[in-house]
Amino acid sequence: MSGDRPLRADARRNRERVLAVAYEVFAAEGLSVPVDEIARRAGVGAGTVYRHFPTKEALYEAIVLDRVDRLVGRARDLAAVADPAEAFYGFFTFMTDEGATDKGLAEALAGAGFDIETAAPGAERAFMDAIATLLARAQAAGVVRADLTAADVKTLMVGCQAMQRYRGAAALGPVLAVVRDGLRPDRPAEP
Amino acid sequence: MSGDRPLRADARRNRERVLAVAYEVFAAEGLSVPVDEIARRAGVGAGTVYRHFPTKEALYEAIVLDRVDRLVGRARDLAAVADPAEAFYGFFTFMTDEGATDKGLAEALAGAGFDIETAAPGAERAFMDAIATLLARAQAAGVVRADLTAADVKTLMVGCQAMQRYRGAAALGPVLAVVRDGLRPDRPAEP
DNA sequence: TGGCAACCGGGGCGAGCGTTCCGTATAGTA
DNA sequence: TACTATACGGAACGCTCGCCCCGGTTGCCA
Repeated sequence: MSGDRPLRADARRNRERVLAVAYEVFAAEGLSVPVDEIARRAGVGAGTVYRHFPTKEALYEAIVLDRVDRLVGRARDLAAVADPAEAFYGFFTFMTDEGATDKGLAEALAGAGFDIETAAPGAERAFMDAIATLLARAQAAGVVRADLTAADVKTLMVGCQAMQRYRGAAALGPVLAVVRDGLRPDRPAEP
Repeated sequence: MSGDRPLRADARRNRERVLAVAYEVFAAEGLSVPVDEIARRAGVGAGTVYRHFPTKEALYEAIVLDRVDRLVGRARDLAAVADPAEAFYGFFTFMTDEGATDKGLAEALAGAGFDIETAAPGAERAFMDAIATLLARAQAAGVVRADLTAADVKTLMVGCQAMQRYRGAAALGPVLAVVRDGLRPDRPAEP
C-alpha cells in the first residue's frame, strides 16, 4: 500500500493543527461538528483535512484512540495505588469527570455515532481489561459488590456520563453519590 | 386563529393513521426518523403530514405529551399504593422500562432533539410534581436518602435509560440494582 | 536558483431531510 | 347529480454535510 515517505514540513504542520483543533472541537461540541468547521478553525481548506484523514471517521479514530489510551494509562497508574477502594473509585470518578469535559469521548464510549469496538478492537479490549483489573481487586477486598462484571461497570460509567451531559456538571454530587454507594456491597443486615 | 371547524372524514382518518404510525416509529427508532418515512408507512403523502402538524416538532409534541401524560397517570396510580417504598421504586422501574421500550420518549426526556420544558412547561411541571410527591413520601418513610431532590431522581432515570439504550435491556439487572440500592439511605454504621 | 513533485484551498457534487406548492381527487351538500 | 370547499399526493426547493477535484502554490533538492 502506502510506502510512508516522510511528510513535507507544511503538510506535517497542517496535519498537527487539524488534530489539535479537532481535539478541542470534538471535546466541546461532540462528534457531530462538520468537517468544514474544523478546517475553518484550523485555518485550512476542507481538502487538506481529507488528504490527511480519508474519512471523517478516520479523524474520530485518531482522536478517540488517543483519549482511550489516556484512560487506560490512568487506570494502570491507579492499579499501583495501595488501597483497592481508592484505586477503583478514583478511576470511576475520573471517568465520569472525563465524560463531562469531553463530549466526543463520551459519545464514542456510548457508541453514538462511532463504534470503537469495530474501529479498534484492541483499544476497546485494553480498556475493558483495565477496568477488569481494578474491579477484581476491589471485589477481592470487599469494597465493590461481587455480582458485577467489567461490562456492568462500563455501562454504569456510560450512564453517569449521560447524567453529566443531561444536567450540568455542577450540583451532580448527590446523584453520583447514589451510584457510588450502590456499588458498595450490601452491608450485613443488622443482627 | 383557526376556528376549529370539524375535519372531513378522510382527513380525520389520515390524521389518526399518521399519529398511530408515528407512535410506533418514534418508539422503535427514535426521533430522528424522517417525516417522509412516517408518511410512507402511513400510506400518505408528506404534504398530508404537514397539513395536520405544521412542523416535525409539532408531531413530536403531540406524541411525547401523550406519553408523558401516561407516565404522570402511572405515578398518580402508584401514589395510592400503601407502601411508600413500593410506590417509589415501582415508578422508578416503570420509568426505566419505558425508556427501554420507547426510544423517542427517552430522547425527549433527556432533551435530545426536542425540548419538553420549552414546548410544554405544563406537562414538564406535572411530571416533576408527580416525582416529587412519590419522593417526599418515600423520604418521610425513610426508604430513600433524604438529600435527593426530584431533579436528582429525574437525572438518575435519564441515566438509567441511557444505560438501557447502551446495553440491551437484557442482563441489565445488576446494573439497575446498583442504582436502586444507592437510592436507599445509608444504613446506620455498625454500633 | 530553477524545476518538479507534493501539497494547498475552496468551489462543486450528490445525498438526505424539512418544508412548501399546486394540480388533482373527493367528501359533503343542495 | 352537480357543485364547491376541502384535502390529497408527491414533485420540487433550499439547506446542510460528507467527500472529491483541479488550478495554483510552495517546500525541497540538485
